[in-house]
Amino acid sequence: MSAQPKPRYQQLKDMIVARIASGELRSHDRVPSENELVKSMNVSRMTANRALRELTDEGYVDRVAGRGTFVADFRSRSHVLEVHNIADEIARRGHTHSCEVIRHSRQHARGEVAKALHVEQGVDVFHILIVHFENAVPIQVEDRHIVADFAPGCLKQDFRAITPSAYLTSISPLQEAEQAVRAQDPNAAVRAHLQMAVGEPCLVVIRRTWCHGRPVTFARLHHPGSRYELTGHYVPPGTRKSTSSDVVQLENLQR
Amino acid sequence: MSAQPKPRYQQLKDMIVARIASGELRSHDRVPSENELVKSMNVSRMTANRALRELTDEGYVDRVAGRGTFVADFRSRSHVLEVHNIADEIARRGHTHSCEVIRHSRQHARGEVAKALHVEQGVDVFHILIVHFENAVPIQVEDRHIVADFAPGCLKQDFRAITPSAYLTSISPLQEAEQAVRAQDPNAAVRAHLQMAVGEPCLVVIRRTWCHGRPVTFARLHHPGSRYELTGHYVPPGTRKSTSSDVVQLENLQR
DNA sequence: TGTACTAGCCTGTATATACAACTTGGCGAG
DNA sequence: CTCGCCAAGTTGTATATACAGGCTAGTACA
Repeated sequence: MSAQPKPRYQQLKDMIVARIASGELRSHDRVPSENELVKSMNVSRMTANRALRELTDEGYVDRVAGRGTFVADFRSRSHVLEVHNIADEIARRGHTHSCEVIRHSRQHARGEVAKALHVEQGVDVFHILIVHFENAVPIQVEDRHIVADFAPGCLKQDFRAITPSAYLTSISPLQEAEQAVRAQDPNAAVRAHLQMAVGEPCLVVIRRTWCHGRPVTFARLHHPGSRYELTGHYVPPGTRKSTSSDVVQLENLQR
Repeated sequence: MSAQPKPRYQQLKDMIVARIASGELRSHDRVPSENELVKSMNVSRMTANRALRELTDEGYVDRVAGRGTFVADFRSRSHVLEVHNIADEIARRGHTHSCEVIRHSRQHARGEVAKALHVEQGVDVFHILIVHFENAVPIQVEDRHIVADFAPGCLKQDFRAITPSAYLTSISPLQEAEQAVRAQDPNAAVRAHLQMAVGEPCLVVIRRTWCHGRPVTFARLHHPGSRYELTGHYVPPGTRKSTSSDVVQLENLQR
């Protein structure tokens, strides 16, 4: 590949990320300390420090002076990816989440789903169809396909207790995500699930997520336009104090 | 505030960011080199190196070995903020952008606009209403208010040549942004501007942008649901090569 | 038994030093 | 005049060293 080798701090980072990605190091596991890396990898402490410090900035690990360095919780990683878990989102608003599992089965991938997941026609996938409620009001229809190889225990999961999103982030870090947001009229089934008036539009989020360079899940999330909006707050990296807490609501959605 | 002083590398970063924010250092200006900081700030070169390296990671400056360190282009900063310029977006698709300026005037802020911009009722703001076309097809109605103090030369701008978004990023770095995305039915005026069928929903983006801790502009962007979608691609920080280039289209919007 | 202290490990920061690679400008040889 | 080379300045990386401060476990003492 490249004539000259990667810098040593980058080699250290790659090595540690690889051990996390492979599953050898899991969330909250202890990562070798700087002094251990000095001995085992034959580098200076400053080099080990740079590697671990950059991994901290990138959200891979957490460091506590006096205790050590630990693999970060995948859930906080997924927040970086702007991939939200609907149950957490509702809980953050102080409301109660519930859901109804409409479908939860193993299928053969066809057409659009096979293409989106980069698999051949007929490959095994799980199909999950769930309606999510916020304070008993339907707010999202989640239509999700998961590559079967990636989540062997999927059929045994109780998705009334843990959302598919939370389940997926718990079994491995989601490393890459792609999403599209559209305004569309719903079909009859979605409109019925969401108890929407005729003519009311849907906010549709279509999301694909990768792990280890391969597509893992493909989700189509329909939301009632009158009861749901996507929000985001962007601050420059390196800003210590986010002002997100004192942001006022732009305007009331239900006016 | 805090009993113990900030670390020296952080003081260096704060000092340089302050000089950029104040306008003393503008895009492409040269930032003091590591050795100059060593002498003037009385720190070691490694400390100066850490400050400048972190500012590079955070997008404030660009460094070139052998040449020096330079203030980054604000346009690349705004990309970090996920604030897109519709003209660039269209150009990236290889299409041609044009627009029609419907309104471009000075007004007194009222109601929702005054509240969103954190100003008193009656304070001077500029109001801009523009329809953007992609290959002569209307694709966005931009309804934007700008705090007058922030952009004194606004009325002299020709927004057919440069979009308001590009104009704003050219006069100062946009440091913070907040946005909401909704699916809504358009009112008659928006529907006419976008040449939309009756019953077709709009994808609405409502965006507020800050500079130096104060709201500067408030924009409501309406897009025809059948002809526009928002897309995003998220990779973990620290990933060297983004795979965004070889991402396949999820599916054709016009099916 | 319970409390206080301390030794040892850990991270966080800061410095001095060194070498490699890159860029630019100037100088000298042809 | 032009080409090539070299010196100076710059970033990028790596090391050795030092001290401050947080955390924990074990030990000594009451």
